[in-house]
Amino acid sequence: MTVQDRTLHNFNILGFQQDLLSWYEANKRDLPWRKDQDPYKVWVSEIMLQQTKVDTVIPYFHNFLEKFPTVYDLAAAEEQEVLKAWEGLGYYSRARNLQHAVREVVEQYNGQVPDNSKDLEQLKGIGSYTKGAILSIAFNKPVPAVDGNVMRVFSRLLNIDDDIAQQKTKKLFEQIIHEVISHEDPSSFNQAIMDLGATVCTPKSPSCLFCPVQEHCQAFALGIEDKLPVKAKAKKNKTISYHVLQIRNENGEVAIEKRSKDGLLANLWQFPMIPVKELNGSPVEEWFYNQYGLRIKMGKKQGQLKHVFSHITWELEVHPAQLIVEDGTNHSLCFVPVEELSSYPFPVSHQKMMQYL
DNA sequence: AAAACGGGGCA
DNA sequence: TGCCCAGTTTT
Repeated sequence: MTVQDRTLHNFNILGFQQDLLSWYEANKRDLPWRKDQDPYKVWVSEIMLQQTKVDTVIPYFHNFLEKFPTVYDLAAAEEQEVLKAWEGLGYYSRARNLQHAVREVVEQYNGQVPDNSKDLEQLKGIGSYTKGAILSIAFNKPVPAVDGNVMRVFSRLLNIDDDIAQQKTKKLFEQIIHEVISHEDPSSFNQAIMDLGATVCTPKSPSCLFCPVQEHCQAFALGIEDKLPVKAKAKKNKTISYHVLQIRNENGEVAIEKRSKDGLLANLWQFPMIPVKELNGSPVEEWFYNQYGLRIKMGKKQGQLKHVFSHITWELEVHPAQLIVEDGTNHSLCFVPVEELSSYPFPVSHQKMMQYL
């Protein structure tokens, strides 16, 4: 007995496709990346839409395509330019991986986005979902594009209570979509599921009474749409405290530094941050001298803010500081005029601190 | 299999 | 607060 037999034995595939696609044709959302089927635009939009709402993405998409209209423009750009265009969108490795992959497309595929699974999935930042989205939406191939929307919609349609946080559950849904996807119009099919999940089959209070595929839905028939999908609770995040220094030199310029090329907020810029835990009660000035080789005088706290990431929370205390003496040692700080800060990509938390300058 | 990786919006 | 969002990479 296969997985499909367990879940699809009474599912009217052709009827479902017809109800879904006719609803989509009449109700599809007018989105900027749906103007044409340019694989580059589809690609950019799909990367931006990872873990990010449509309304948030739209202005970024317009700006990004204006700055980098083709793969060649993006391939030729400075990474800092790309990060600046991504500033505030989060998950910055998406931007760096996208540019890395686009450069590969220019160099190895003559600037043409691959139209096959094998080449697409080896590009940085393209996983199972994005591969399927590009192949189906841009190239009209019947390939599953399974995301949270799809798992929610089909967990309800077929009354599947497997934990959608598990990786193997995603594979189950990919097998299911492989069976039910329209071969006449796979592009519309995948986009229709996305629209349905975003506007009707929502996480909370789904609009089942207006659902075009209500008659195909086991969860609605059983009145358990609120119980699905099943998802394991995420573990809660930890808090880390920092003192953040806005250091001025004798010219009134402010000290910033580039973050590590790896890990959290990679390659973005920030005001120097001192982990309170590393201080062990010693003065900030001393810790700072040991770390940077520069003498500073720290001022009174100007403000504090909390910034919540998906896995950690920053508690930030903002202090002004004055550079006492430049001793010639190498350090990682750049002193820049306040007016020039806007040309560097900053995390949102540090953008918020600029009000204290 | 689990953790790392942003930020905003909503009940 | 906790959960969700058109996920992928690293450990």
